Amino acid sequence: MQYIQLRERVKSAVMFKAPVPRYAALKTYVCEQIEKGKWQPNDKIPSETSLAETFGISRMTANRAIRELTDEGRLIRIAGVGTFVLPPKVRGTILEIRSISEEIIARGHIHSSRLLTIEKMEASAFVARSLELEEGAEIFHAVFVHFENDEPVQLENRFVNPAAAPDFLSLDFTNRTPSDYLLGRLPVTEIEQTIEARLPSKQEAAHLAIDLAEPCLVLERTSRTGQMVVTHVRLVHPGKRMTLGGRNSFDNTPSIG
Amino acid sequence: MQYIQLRERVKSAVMFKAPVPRYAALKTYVCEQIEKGKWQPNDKIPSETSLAETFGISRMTANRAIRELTDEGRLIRIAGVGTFVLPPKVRGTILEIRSISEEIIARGHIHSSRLLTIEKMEASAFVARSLELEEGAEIFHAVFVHFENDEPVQLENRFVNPAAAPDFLSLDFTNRTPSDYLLGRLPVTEIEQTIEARLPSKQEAAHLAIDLAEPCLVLERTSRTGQMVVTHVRLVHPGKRMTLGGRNSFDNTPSIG
DNA sequence: TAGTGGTCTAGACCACCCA
DNA sequence: GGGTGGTCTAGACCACTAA
Repeated sequence: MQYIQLRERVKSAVMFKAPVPRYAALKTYVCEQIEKGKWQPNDKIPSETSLAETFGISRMTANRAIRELTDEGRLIRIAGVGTFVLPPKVRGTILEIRSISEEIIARGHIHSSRLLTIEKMEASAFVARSLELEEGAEIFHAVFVHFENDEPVQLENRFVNPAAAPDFLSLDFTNRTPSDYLLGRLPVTEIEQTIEARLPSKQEAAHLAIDLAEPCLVLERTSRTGQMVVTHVRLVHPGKRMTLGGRNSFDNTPSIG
Repeated sequence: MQYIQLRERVKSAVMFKAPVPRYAALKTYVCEQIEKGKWQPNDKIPSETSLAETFGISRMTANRAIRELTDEGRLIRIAGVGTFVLPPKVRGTILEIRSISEEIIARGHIHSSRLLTIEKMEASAFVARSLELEEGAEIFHAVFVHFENDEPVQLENRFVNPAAAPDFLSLDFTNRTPSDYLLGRLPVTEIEQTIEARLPSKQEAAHLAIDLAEPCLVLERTSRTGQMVVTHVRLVHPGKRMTLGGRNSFDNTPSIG
């Protein structure tokens, strides 16, 4: 078996260095050709068979390398035709928004929250539309204020579909945010959200202890599990005290969005 | 070869239905066990060998199924120990932000932009820090206003690292936004951004034709290609006229962030 | 030592596409 | 019909872990 011999030869050559799997080596090689511009976007690259031959590896191994690059969005394969270099993905810029408690803790500060309201109510037109229920349907509603070192930084106005969390009203939210609870209970498969800047309502200003002229960052998010809307939340942040931030790498996998 | 016979049997049984690859069938099976709660988070699942036997498939095929589920973040494998169900990932919520022109066109409106300034300048302390250059280093600076149906909706204040785009000053931005140009030229591998709500400066208000008391959504983004900071941009949106939105599915691949 | 995953091979059959 | 990718097999050697 040629493979064993080669493996041994490599081993002794590089001495105790971690051996790079052959499919990984091929992946690296292909990426290099693309990055060097040797293989341009939309170019056809050598076939599996040909790559396997020139690298002295089996077709299955070459297949794995190429398949993984395909899964990673760098190549596209068409059976019966060939494999082609995919143009770099033009993708929307992505902002990752951490949960409020994570965000605050990451800053080295103390997070706490106060439950202002928790109730069963009839869905208003707006809420009904968000939760995809009939107007007047029974829903759960909760309002929290989140504090960073005793300073209010987020007003959380949450509407919950009772079908998704029948026991919502009887939960203890002293040690767990509703978001944590809902996420742990149901796998959210889709979110839809918007961010806007606006002035606070009188009530919002009062709860956040800010001026009526203080611009606020308002995030509205609808979360779905499969077809069902689980919850809709409105998060109001005083502009002075809160900035949403994020950092994203695009090294490997694309996908999402 | 048993495989051939089976394949044929299946074919005749289901008639011309698309045949499901055996690794895919195993993936489905494993996911079902997890979703049904039969296999709980942190449970050990049967070994490759065992799965291959009970499904009557080869170990390589079982390996592909399990490996893909591992890549998708549903399982974790430890060589010499076993394969385990991974708890559902707690991930930060993600907001996808489309480019301004895409966003506007998607709304069925007309996008246009006006170049206000394009110049070579010395980096201020803030800009130098953003671009990771020395204070006073030579950089490029451009200011655009973007319009949606002739109404200003975004003020783009962009700082460019000359090392990344030496020809930036001589480009024609009538048909292409600087963002399109830079993204097409260099593969951005990392971004860091923040969103905040604040009042506009006098200048910003003038360019956007808004009141000084109108809250604005301000997005600051630093883009890197490898180690080098390519560009830093500040995007100011009048709160009245602009909302950033996004929709994300989390069906398959996790990753990113 | 027995079991696990990690990797690899040298074949194979298939559907598909293009000339 | 010859080339392409898509899938599958029945073995194999390895490093690692746990009993």
